Amino acid sequence: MEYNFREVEKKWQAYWAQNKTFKTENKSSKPKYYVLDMFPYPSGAGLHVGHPLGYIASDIFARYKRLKGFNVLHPMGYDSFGLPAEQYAIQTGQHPEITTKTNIARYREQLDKIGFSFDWDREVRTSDPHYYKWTQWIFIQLFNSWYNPETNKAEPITALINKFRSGTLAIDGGWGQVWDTLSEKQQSDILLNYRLAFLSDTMVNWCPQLGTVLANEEVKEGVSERGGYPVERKLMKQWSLRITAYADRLLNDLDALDWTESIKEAQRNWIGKSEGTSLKFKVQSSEFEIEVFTTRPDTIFGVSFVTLAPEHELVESLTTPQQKSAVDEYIIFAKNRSERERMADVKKITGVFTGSYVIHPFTGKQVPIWIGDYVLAGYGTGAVMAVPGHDSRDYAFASHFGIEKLIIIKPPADWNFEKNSYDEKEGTLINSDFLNGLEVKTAIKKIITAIEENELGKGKTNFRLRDAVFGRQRYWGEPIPVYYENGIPKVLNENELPLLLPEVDKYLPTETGEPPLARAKDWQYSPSPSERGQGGEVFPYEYSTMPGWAGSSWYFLRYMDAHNEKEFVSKEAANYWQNVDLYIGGAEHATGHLLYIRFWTKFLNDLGLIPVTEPAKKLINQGMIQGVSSFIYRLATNISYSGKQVDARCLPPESIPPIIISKILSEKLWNKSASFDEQVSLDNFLFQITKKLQEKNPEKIGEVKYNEVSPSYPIHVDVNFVHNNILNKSEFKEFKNGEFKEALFFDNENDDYICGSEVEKMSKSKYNVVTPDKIIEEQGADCLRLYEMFLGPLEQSKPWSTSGISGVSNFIRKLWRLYHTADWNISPLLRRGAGGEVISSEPATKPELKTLHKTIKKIGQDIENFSFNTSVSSFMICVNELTDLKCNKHEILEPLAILLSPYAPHIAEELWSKLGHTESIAYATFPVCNEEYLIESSFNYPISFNGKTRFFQEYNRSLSKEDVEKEVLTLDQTQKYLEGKAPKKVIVVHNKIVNIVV
RNA sequence: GCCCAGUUGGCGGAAUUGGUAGACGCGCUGGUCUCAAACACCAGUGAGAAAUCGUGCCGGUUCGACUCCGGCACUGGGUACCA
Repeated sequence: MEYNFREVEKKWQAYWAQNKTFKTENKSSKPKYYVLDMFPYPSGAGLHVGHPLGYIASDIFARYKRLKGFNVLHPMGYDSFGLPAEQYAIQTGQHPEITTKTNIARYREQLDKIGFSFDWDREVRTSDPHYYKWTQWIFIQLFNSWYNPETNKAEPITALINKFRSGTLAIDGGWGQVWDTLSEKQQSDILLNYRLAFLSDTMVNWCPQLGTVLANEEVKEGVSERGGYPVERKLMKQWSLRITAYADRLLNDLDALDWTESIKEAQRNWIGKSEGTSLKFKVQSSEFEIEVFTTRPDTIFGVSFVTLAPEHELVESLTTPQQKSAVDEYIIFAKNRSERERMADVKKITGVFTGSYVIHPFTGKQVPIWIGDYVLAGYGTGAVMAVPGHDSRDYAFASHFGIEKLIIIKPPADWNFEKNSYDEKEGTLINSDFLNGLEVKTAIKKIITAIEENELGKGKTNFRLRDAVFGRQRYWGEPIPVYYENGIPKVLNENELPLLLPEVDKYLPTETGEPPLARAKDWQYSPSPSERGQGGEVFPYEYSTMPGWAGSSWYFLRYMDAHNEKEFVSKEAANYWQNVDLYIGGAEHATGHLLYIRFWTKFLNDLGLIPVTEPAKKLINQGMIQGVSSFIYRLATNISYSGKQVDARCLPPESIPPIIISKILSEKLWNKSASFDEQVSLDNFLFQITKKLQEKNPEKIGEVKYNEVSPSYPIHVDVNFVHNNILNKSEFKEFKNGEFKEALFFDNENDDYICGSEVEKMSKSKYNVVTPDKIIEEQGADCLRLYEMFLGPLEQSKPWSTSGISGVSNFIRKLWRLYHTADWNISPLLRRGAGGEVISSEPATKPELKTLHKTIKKIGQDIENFSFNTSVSSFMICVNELTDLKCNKHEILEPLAILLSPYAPHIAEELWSKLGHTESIAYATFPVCNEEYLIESSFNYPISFNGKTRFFQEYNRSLSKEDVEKEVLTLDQTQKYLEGKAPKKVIVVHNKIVNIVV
């Protein structure tokens, strides 16, 4: 009987669902283990083969941990707020909720087919009011908190008010003990400077096409991450989260995490801590001072100018009348220069002189003040002391405007200052007064002392990290639970949550440019008499919604207690599950999601709501599975058509069909240096085309010529029409609503059209998305699981290819046969499909036990090390060996089924039941390796000495660890033993020479 | 530019972390079976006639290097005027 995966997989999936095999309780005598996947955004394209990669890995681990006796939490949910559903709503008018529900249903169906061991009773959806109620609740906690630098944690804002009231803390600007005399508006404005969720005028990344602001993390190379639209800088009143308060803790706590070094590095760079000094320069004949931030105070004697950011507050005051028009012009220029333009021409140096000077604090010399947009307003103090000799940016600026360059550190002898500044942080100082002769490091210490003594500034730390913009001018997100009373932002009470997303007639901004929520009827707060006493009053709600990352910043906590209506997570559940033991997801979230989720975790911990300060102990990043796009090459021809030369692309499709040429031909057309032979064949080819077209349309077509400039262009073609790079022409006719129905193919090889191919990110627009459905349908879920693992190391990106899947498919068949064949003596040909279901109860032989225990050891190690790819190999070896040994013994096959169950759960369950078990294999215990079976009897082992390799017999010996340590020979000893004598016996344990008998 | 990761047969990738490089799978070649094909099974498969040579390139440490050290090249990812 051959293995019928369709029947078996269906059967067990139904069994698991019915029996709630993977339901997890919040109490257990077993130790807990939390395995979490980054939950998906349910997109319209469905789950593609890349998604399950991480899910399969985490499922293997979760199942393994269950077999190892852990109480495992392994949940799944959906990050269901987001842009694509809203974009779809704008185009079609369909409510994003409907789109989202449909997509989720499709995702669920696909996930179920793969046989994951998720506890679906704990499913969360970020767009579900039962969930976002608590996202809003956390926002309120953030609003009601401030960061106390003394205790170094978040505290209730009331504690701050008390400090202001009692005068223990001076209100900014040193107003003294006047808190209660201030108006409510004044108090609110002051508190906004402290709240962890706050409203402020911020420079934001505004994306006009999307009609919303974006976080820095959502902007890639000056365009939006989603959609790729240009992004510009704009000043807007915005909700932000004060993540910068946590910068130091986010940085320091990285060290203790078991995350990959590359993710930790990315976060370190993103936080960008830099230690330096603030330093004040007095402006000549004026009251003003310019404060700069520098990490190189040692270069103070090399300062030849000071540069301000165009947005710097002193720009106007410092500009002399003579320079005013030039400066004004420059400020306008800088403002209109969008972020993208600035990125595109980073090398372009722009700036203007203010006309004013500062006094150098140590030399007393005049130093000119310039404005330049290479200085960023948002970083440091928005002003720098320019040292053109030792900073490449200052160097470029000084060179461009002909400003003096001072050399104050001795560079290497061959250094050419005509070309480059000397930026290295090493060397001896020269021309630097009291710093002369000192090394850079010593000089830094000495100058900081001098600066502090003279009260010119002090040591200071800066972070690159910015506060996180939290408002989005979008519909499909969590409403921010805020209303405005006389312009003062106020949050809702807990019992007024959730603030439900209102219905709107359109998902676009209003005509006046307000966010879509402004379209909602009665989008205003009317407090019940119990809340506010009077009643009858109404206050407008906030129009913006939360960003996509809000709901995903705490979801790991909700899984612990998914149905709790009273709390976001109960104390008991949070104390029991602590944090995620293993988190698996893509590395692309390094500076976005993974930073925010750490921030919220720390905040919730500060409030004493959860016991942990980090969301995940261990993080594994699965690699991306790329798609292989296929291309056809369309000829951009000039055809004389009714006597006129026209580009074929401009002609109506019914008169000139698309001409598709081979890749080779396309490359030849582009290649200007084509040889004479090739030219001849090209002319011949064009002649053929002309002929063929004329056959179809004799009176209209004249001569066909190819476009010299761009002879052909590639078009993505749906990979489903392509097999082994050969295009299925009849299927292709339906592509893009029949645009290519009449296409003519010219391929000088034969009738098959060979497509070009390229590895790219899997995406709907590239027509290269491969879903797992087809493989599950044709080969089964276990095959997909094993194959995805077999593809290569989990963390490595790799293009999707099914070329090797037959190996895995064969393995599954061989495995099935192992449990079903009675007579080993019949020919292999007959054995296929023969035999009953006979498992022998005979005791296993030594070689059989060796094969089994070797596999137990290997699989255990592999899972612990996340090298799932080599496990699949080990299973293959194991099954091959057992087949060779004709082993059908219960003693061997039972533990083998358990080993396999994390990888191929369906077939493992089926075999398990054939072995006479009535309970799911999920309740079995992972077998233990007995090392005694693994010891080799003897084999040849080479020892190279004096350039010669000789082979010696290795003799088996059972040695304890202590024995090995005692007997391991040093190199000298080995040499001595071998000198001139042939050893009789060399004893090797685990490839280490432990003894030599001469 | 800076940071991180990587480079092993025709292909995906192994190598117990310094000890027989190429496990396992794909592909390919030959064979068995078949009227034939497919499936399955058996054998072979880094290069070379051989000695030998082979883990991106150059050099070093070592009895011994894919593995460790120094330099370079290329590929992929992240980031960018952060003072």
